[in-house]
Amino acid sequence: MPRVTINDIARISGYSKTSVSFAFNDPGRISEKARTRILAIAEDLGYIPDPLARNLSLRRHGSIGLLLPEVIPLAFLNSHLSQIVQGIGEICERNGHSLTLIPPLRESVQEGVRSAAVDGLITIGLEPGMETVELIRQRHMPFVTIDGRGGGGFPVVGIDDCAAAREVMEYVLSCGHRDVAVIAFADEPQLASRSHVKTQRFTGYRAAFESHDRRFTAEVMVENAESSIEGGLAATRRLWDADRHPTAIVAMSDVIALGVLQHLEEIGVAVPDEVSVIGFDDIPEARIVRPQLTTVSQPGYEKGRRAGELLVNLIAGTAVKLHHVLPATLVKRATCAVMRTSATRS
Amino acid sequence: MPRVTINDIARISGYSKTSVSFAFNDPGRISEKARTRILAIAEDLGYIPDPLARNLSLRRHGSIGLLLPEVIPLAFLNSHLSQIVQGIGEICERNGHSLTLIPPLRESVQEGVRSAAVDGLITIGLEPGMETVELIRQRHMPFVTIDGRGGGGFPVVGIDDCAAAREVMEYVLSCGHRDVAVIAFADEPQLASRSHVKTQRFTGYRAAFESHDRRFTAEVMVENAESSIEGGLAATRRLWDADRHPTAIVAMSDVIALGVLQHLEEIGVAVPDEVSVIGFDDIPEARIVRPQLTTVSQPGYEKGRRAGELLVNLIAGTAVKLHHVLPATLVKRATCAVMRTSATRS
DNA sequence: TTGTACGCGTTATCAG
DNA sequence: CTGATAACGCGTACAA
Repeated sequence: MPRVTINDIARISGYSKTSVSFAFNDPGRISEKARTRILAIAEDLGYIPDPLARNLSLRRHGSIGLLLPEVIPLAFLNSHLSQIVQGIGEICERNGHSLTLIPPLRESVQEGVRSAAVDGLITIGLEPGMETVELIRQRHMPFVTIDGRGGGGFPVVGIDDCAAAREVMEYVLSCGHRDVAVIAFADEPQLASRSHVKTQRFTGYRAAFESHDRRFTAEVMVENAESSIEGGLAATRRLWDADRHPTAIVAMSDVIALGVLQHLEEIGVAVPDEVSVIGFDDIPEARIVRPQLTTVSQPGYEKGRRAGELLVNLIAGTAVKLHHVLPATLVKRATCAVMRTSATRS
Repeated sequence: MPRVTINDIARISGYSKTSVSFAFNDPGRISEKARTRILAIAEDLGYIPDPLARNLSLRRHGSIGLLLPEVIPLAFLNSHLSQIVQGIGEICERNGHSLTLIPPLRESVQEGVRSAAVDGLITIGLEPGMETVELIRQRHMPFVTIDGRGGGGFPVVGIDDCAAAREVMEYVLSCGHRDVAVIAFADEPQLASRSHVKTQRFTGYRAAFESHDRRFTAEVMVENAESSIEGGLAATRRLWDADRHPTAIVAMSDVIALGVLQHLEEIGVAVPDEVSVIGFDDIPEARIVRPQLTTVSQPGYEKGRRAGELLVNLIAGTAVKLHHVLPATLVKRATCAVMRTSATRS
C-alpha cells in the first residue's frame, strides 16, 4: 500500500487540499461537518502529512544542527562534548526541535553546511572570516559559536580561556614546579575549531610564567595530542621515550589528562608524588578517577544550554545579548602537589 | 539580500530550471556553453540549492534518526548511549548522512516519530505490537531496534541479555554471596524501552538462583533506579536507610553501579571487602573508577555500528540478516570478591 | 467557508 | 542531442 497524501484525502472526502490542511492545522476555519468527515477519512487511511513536504511549506526543519569539527566517533571520545549536547538538548526539547549532529560530509565541513537540513547551527570554535562562516552566512542561517572568537555581530558562548589557563599555570608554578609540560590540542587540518582556544590558553600560560619572572617558550615542553584518552597516553609516552620527565603536566582537556594518568600508572610513576597532572573541563570522569583530577571546571552543560537558547532567539529574531562568557574555576583535587624540595630529578 | 533560488539563475541566464539543475547534477546533458554560463552566474550570486526543496525532490533527508526514549540530558547521562551514538556515527559518515537525535516531542515519543525528518530510525527496546512500531510502519520508514525483542521481520541488534545476566549472577552466587540486591531499571511511562531487557535479565538472574537451588523472588532485594549515577546513589541510600545491607549489589548498568560505589564510599562501606558491586555495559568509566568495576562487557560501539549498517541496508533494500546477537562477556575486575566465611552480617 | 495558485529543486517525458 | 514542461508534496495568502 502506497503512501497516503493530502490529495487522496481531498479527493475521497470531496473537499479541497486546503480544507484538509485546515482540518488539521486550523480547525476553526472550516465547518464542523467538513472537519469531522475529513478527519475520519484521514484516520481511516492512516494519513500522516509528509514531513518533507510539510517542512518545505513551512520553511522550517524542526531541527537544530550541531556542526562537528571531526567525525562523530572521535568527537564523542571527549565527554565535554557530551555535556554540551545535553545542554543543547534541553533547549531543543523545550522548543520542539530535534538535534542533528552534522559531521564533516565527504571529509568536508563545508559540504556539511551546504546540505544541512536545520533551522540554525551551533558551531565550535569559529572565528570571523573563516570560510565556513561565509558559507553559513550565505545560507542565511542563524548560528552560534561555542568557544569561538567573538566581537562584532558574532554570537559566542564560552569562557575566558586565557584567564583560566593563567590561573592553572600560576597554581602549578606556585606549587614549585620547574619542569612543566603542556599537552595541547593538535592542530586540525579541517575546521580549526580549537585554534582560538589554544591560542588563548597559551597566552594565559605565558602570562603566568612572566608573572613568575620566567620564560614560557624557553622552558616548557609542549606536546600536541588528539583530545582523547588515547591522545594523552601517546603524548606522555612520547615525553618519557624522549627521556623528558616533567614534574608537572598541564593538559588542555580532562580526557587527555586521563590518558596521562593511565600511562603514568602503567610505567609506575606516582601521581602526584612524582608528577603532578592538571586537566581542563571537569568532566564527570575527573571525579571518578583516583587520585581525583585537579582541573579547571568549565560548565559544559551550561555552554550548550546558553548556545541553544541564543540560537533559538536568533531564529526567532529576539536575541538580545550575543556574547556570553561563563565562569570557569580551578578545582584543586588530588593530582597536583607541592614540589618536594629535594632534587627534582636525576 | 534575499535567498537566491534556482528560478533566479534560470531567469538571469535565460535557460530553464531544468538546465540549471542539470548544470549541477548531470553536466553531460547540457551543452558546455550553457553549463559554463549557468555555473558562472550561480557562483556569482552565491546560489546554494535549498536543502528543504532538494530533499523534497529527492525524497530523502540525508539523515538517520536515533529515537530516544527519554529527554536528551537524561539519555546522555549513560555513556553506553554515547558509545552507541559513536558506532552509528561511523556508519552515518560513511554514507554521507547526518545523525538526528529525536527526543520525545511535546512529551510524546509518537509525536517525534510523526514529524521525524529522517530516512530511517534507530530505536531502542522496541517490541512487535508497540504503538510506536505501528506508527513507524505507517510512515513506511525503515527502522532497526537496539536491545529490542526480535523475531519475525523485526530487525534487531543486541546481546543475549538473559545469558549475560545469568552468568553475572552465577558468578556472584559462586562467590558465596547470600544477601543479594538487584538494582533494576525503573519502569518508564513513555516508550518502555528497557522493559524487554529488564525481563530478560530477570529471567537470567532467576535461572542462576535455581541452578544453585535457591529462590530468586523470595531472597533478593530489588530496587528500581533511573539509569544514572544519581539513580544508583539514591537506590543504595534507600537500601541502607531501610537497614537492608546486601553483601552483593548487582546493577543493571555501569552508571548505576558507579552511583552505588559513590554512596558506599560516602558512608564508609568498603568495596569489595564488605560489599561487592557488579555493573553492566563496561563503559569507559568502569576502568577509570577505583576499585575497577566488575561488569558485563557489551559492545556499545559495535551495537551502534551494526544497527547503522543494518538500517542503511534496509533503506537501500539490500538487508540480508535482520537479527544480530553480539557477544557479551563477564569482566572480573576488582569490585566483586569471594564472601569471607565469617558471619555475613549482624 | 472553501478553492486556486504559488513556492522549491529534481527528473520523467516530450518537443524541437 | 539539447532544452523545456509539468508533476511531485504540503501549507497558506489571497481570491471568490
